[in-house]
Amino acid sequence: MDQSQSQNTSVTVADVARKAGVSKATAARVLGGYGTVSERVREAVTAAARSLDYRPNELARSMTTGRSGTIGVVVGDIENPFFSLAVRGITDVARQAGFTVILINSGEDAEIEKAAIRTLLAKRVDGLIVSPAKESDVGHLREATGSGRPLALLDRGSEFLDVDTVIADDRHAAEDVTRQLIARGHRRIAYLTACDTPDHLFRTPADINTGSVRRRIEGFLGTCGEAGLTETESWVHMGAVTPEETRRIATQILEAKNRPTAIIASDSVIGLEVFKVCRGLGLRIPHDLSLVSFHDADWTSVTTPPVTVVRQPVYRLGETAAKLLVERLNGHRTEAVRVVLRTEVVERASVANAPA
Amino acid sequence: MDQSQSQNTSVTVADVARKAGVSKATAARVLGGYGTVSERVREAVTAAARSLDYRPNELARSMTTGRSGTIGVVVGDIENPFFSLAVRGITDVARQAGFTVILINSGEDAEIEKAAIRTLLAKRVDGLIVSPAKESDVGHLREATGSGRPLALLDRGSEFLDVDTVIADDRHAAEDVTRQLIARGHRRIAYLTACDTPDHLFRTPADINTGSVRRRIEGFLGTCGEAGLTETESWVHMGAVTPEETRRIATQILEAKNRPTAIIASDSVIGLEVFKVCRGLGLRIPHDLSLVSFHDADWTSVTTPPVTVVRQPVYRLGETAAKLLVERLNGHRTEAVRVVLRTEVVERASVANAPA
DNA sequence: CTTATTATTGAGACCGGTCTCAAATATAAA
DNA sequence: TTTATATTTGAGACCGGTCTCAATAATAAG
Repeated sequence: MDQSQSQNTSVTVADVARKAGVSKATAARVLGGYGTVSERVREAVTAAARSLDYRPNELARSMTTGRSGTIGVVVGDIENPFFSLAVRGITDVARQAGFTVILINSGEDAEIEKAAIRTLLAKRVDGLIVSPAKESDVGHLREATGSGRPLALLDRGSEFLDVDTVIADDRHAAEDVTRQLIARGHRRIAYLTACDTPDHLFRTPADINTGSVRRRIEGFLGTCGEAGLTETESWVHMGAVTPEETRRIATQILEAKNRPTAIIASDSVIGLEVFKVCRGLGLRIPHDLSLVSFHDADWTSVTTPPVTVVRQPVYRLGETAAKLLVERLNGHRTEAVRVVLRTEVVERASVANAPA
Repeated sequence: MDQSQSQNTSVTVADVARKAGVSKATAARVLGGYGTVSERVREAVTAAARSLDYRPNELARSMTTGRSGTIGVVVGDIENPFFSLAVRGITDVARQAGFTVILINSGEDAEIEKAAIRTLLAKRVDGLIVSPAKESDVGHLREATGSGRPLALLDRGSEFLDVDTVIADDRHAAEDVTRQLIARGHRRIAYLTACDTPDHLFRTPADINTGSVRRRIEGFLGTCGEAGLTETESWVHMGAVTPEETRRIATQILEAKNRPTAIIASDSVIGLEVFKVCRGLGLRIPHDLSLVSFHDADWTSVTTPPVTVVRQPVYRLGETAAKLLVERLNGHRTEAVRVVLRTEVVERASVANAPA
């Protein structure tokens, strides 16, 4: 039994059947757990399978059943704590529902995302969870649903796609945060995001292809407008795609003569770099600059001062998307669901009144 | 062309062949990119495939070729920045080598890990990258290699397994750190790890099943011993498996009458909680307590004071493991390689002389 | 213009399961 | 005991590709 394991170059149902002295069909029935078999035969087959160290070939099984027991997940970057937490939520649900997860990083690149979807479809995943890089460019996602495979959108929706969507109420969160900043006397508030346009210039929210970020910026601009602030568009900075880029942009913003008195970071990776730049520049938070970051990353509560953040239910974002998908996979044929999870502004100590 | 996409209930090579007016074998040749075909036929088939919106079925392909183009990855917890960064390294290499990654979290549970391996083997992954929860209990891993599928160990090796292994020089790192602490006058140094024993008590390094952690503790104890410190075993605390547990343990340790003057945290998640507990307890770092953490997590450089850490080349750990695996998948049949990547102690400001 | 050689193509087996359908056996009813 | 009904089994098609091998067509050599 110890030695037998090595030459186990694929024991098939046919092998087990032969050893048990029954037909392939019968062996398959007990091994596959379907159909009816007599107790005597069941035991014989089970024993034969054990002695041969039979391992079912899921690929072959998927081939006929049409179900692969796999969920394809496409996220921007698993290294980002936002996504790693969401993926944790997804894998937890998937595992207990008997599904396995194929993970692909898009790097927020629409082309890679397209290739990823194609690969996943070719591998016949049963369903997909995608955090689309561009919500306008969703032809590939439509193809996916067109092929009959359910799709759930994570963190970013798309009006062009009628599928299950789980997002956070980013707009409200941005409005809240902006309102608080304005109430504190801030008039020059910069918004820093990783999203980018070809010329790195922001003109209108329509420029932003990432749903969650667009909604935040709409909230930000809307609230600014209500407060009578003008030309707020010029305070939206894009292209903070890497820590290095982020530092470059933050430094540029903060060294300008007309520098902002507050910065809103669109995610914790950006927030962290802004924090570092401030320290490097000798700017005191919140005395010289107020800082608010999206995503309640673990480090935000431990800095001096701790950072005020928009807490998103990230784990639940992933968990909910996965649950919705699994339900559909189990045959629930309802119309598309849109879940908007509540966010919460966690006020800490990185926001103060605007300097005189 | 727009409407055709919806009824694409699996167009097969046979369909394409029929439409192109050639045999299934010929269509398969051009679609599969093997064998020789005349230019005229190639175009005809390609055109037919396009008009039918043919999508290859990787499952069927894997069925005959025996290769699934998939790598199975089993890590403790993708939510931990250590693993998410390592996984990033793995997925990057896998993607560019044409492989796809199936990710499973073991939660550091040996049973779940076993089930994961079984699932992965059933799905016929081409190779495996595993960060084994227990290095002594590796029967399931031996089975994996026994089935002919290459395996690479990540961050944790096992003497019982002769496979490619990529680890960091944890022992040296621990020795360095411990030596520095001792040189600063520390005599009561606590080591805090997530690893656990049934009775939560540490007696000897042999109790520790996680390779990387065992090596660190060996380094820690060894250096303490050389310095003449005794009963250092009692300063090793286990079971910091969740943030809550970690806080409980840290609080208990730090409130004891004979509290340590320095703490070494075995990973950044633990380090963060210790930091929080200190703050909560009003203990000043490094005045009242020196803190060193493994893993140069992003937050460690931004706290006050910034935390001295052991910088591990985490991304390269994953990247290297994946490269080794891909090489083997491509037929390189060398003997098992053991790569030990250098770590580096990044001295920041959380370490000071022991209080008088 | 044959004959030898090479390039294309087609027929059909195969991978390892699932599943339909009918035959064989067992049990119940008449 | 015979007939009807329910259980178990086996034979073989099928899923959608790959791949071997032989047949056919095209090109080169004699």
